[in-house]
Amino acid sequence: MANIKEIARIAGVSVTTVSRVLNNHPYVSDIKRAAVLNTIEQLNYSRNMNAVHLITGRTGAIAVILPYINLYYFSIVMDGLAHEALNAQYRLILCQSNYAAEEELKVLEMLRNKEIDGVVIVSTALQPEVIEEYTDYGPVITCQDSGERRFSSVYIEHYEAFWDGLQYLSSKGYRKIGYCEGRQNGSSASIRQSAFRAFLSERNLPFREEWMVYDCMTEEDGAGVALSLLDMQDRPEVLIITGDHVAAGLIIEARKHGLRIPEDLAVMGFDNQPIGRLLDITTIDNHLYDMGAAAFRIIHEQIRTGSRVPVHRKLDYEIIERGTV
Amino acid sequence: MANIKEIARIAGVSVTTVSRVLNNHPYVSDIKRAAVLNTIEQLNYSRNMNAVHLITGRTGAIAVILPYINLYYFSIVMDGLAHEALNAQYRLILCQSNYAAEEELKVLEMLRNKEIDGVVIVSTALQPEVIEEYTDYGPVITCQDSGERRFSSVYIEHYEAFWDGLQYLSSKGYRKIGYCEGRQNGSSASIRQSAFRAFLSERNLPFREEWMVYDCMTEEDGAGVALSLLDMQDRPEVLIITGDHVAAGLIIEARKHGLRIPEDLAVMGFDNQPIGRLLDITTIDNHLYDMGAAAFRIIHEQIRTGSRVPVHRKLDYEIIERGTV
DNA sequence: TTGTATGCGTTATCAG
DNA sequence: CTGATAACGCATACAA
Repeated sequence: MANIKEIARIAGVSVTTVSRVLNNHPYVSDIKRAAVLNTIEQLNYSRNMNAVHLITGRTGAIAVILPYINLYYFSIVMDGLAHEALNAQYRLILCQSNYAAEEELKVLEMLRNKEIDGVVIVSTALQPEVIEEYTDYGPVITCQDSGERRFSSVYIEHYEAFWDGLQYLSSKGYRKIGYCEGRQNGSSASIRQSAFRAFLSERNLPFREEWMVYDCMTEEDGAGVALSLLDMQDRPEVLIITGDHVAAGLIIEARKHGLRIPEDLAVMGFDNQPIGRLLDITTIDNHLYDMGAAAFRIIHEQIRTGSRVPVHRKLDYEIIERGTV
Repeated sequence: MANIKEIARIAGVSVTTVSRVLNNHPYVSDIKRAAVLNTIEQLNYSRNMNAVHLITGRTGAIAVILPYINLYYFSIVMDGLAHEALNAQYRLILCQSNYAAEEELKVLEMLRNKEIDGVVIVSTALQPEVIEEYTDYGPVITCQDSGERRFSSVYIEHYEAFWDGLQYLSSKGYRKIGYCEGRQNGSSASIRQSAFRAFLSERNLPFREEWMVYDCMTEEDGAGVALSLLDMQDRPEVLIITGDHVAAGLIIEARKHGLRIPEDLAVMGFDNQPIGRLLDITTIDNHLYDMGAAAFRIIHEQIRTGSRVPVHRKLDYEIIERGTV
């Protein structure tokens, strides 16, 4: 495979000139530029980017850590990231970690090894303290509120969003509110849960452990909740459920058994997924695409400018009023 | 940042010895190994992988080209790829191309530039002839049947799968069969379409252009089809629909208007998505996860062995009998 | 078992 | 505008 030296020799110039042509530098005479371009064409030359990466210390790649790419939440964030990356001519390295901290750590090691220019973390397996140990090696951004850290973050206030959602339910006259949460290992789950408890207590609304469901992650889990509600003596009037697909499972199963939504049971979702629109589910849109896009823009800016000052960006959410409340 | 030379100097050994320790080579005395490991620890040393990539000519990364990461089809294939990549300690570079051939070409250029060891194509924007121009630079695999090419492929026979699906419908006594296709730019769409036409003609079943729907990609599109069916004088008895989410949209909307499924209108889906299971949709599972996993294993093997002999692997599909037919 | 010397392919530096 | 030469950090052939 031809290299820059050979191009220089054949074109009758120095390697420096070839390099200048390759990088569109000024100060190359048209005649020499043409000669270089010509031999490049003739030899079907292509740059070995690894040499470029070595000497420049940059790779033009950013790694993304997320647990499962085929879950709605993550695939939408990834969509936002990928869209911006395409614009910025940046490459995205995907690490599907299954929440394995050890795998996520390997990605941070890649940052240390200069294989990548930055890391976007859309997972919760790593402690903030661990992440901070790598901030010297390049910019890192997480997609949740990690407080004042040496890395950046972009997030929505889950506490606030959940509180607002509950307020909305309350304003509709509901008093008996149940709660359906997904995976428990995320910090946002516990934040939402505390918002839930605080709200009930502030408003003097009844809290019942039977109205709380945890680790409810799939459509089928939602359907299971519907079944368990059927037998319940004292049912909640409304359920707030993280993940519209779970809400969808619940609604479909509930209707199958004659439960009217929202008359017999109201439902408020979370995520604003396509299935939610289809089933006319009232939900909270947490702007996942924007989150991914913002994360990329922030980290890209930090790489570009070399700034190590962490940026913390809070995003909006939005209650989507539809028919299940 | 410390480098191998400095480690050698401080540990009192040669750079070769340091390199041997780094790569777990034999023929290093325990005492020197310990000394090296010790200074590595002390200086918080980490390898510059770009130098390794440069000298070895390998990067340990494979690029994946797909149009949209947040569509079920692609996210599942990606899941299979990512799972295997994690096992093999390989990195995956995601290019979300939006079907832009020019972007996909850039990825093939990366192969030429030695930035990656191979390319997995789960898109259809590039012509096979174009892809073949890059097979000298490293292994490439596509996730559709491209015939006898200089690159590998893993695929299901869409013609056969669709034919079998139609046969199944036929065996259930349906004669008036409609067809609902997604994005038209994929070659698999036209293959399925020709299977559809051939089947009807062979069985002497009626073909009606009003029963054909194209570019039907979202849940809402499915719902739209349901509405248009309501007004139709002579409705099909059954609809075969690519994409369970589209089928779901159709079913939900149809039921809203009093259409009974499958009595008034039967539905057969494609993809076997979670929503399909929830709504009890009869469907064809095209084993997308396996496709991703197989694609990775094949290309990884080719990278490992250096073999340039293309592999063509046909995968199974499976009719999932449920309640909408 | 160890070390010396060379090369990987490029960009950066600096002198002209 | 141009070019010679020094980095970049590592792996490896070869010699010892």
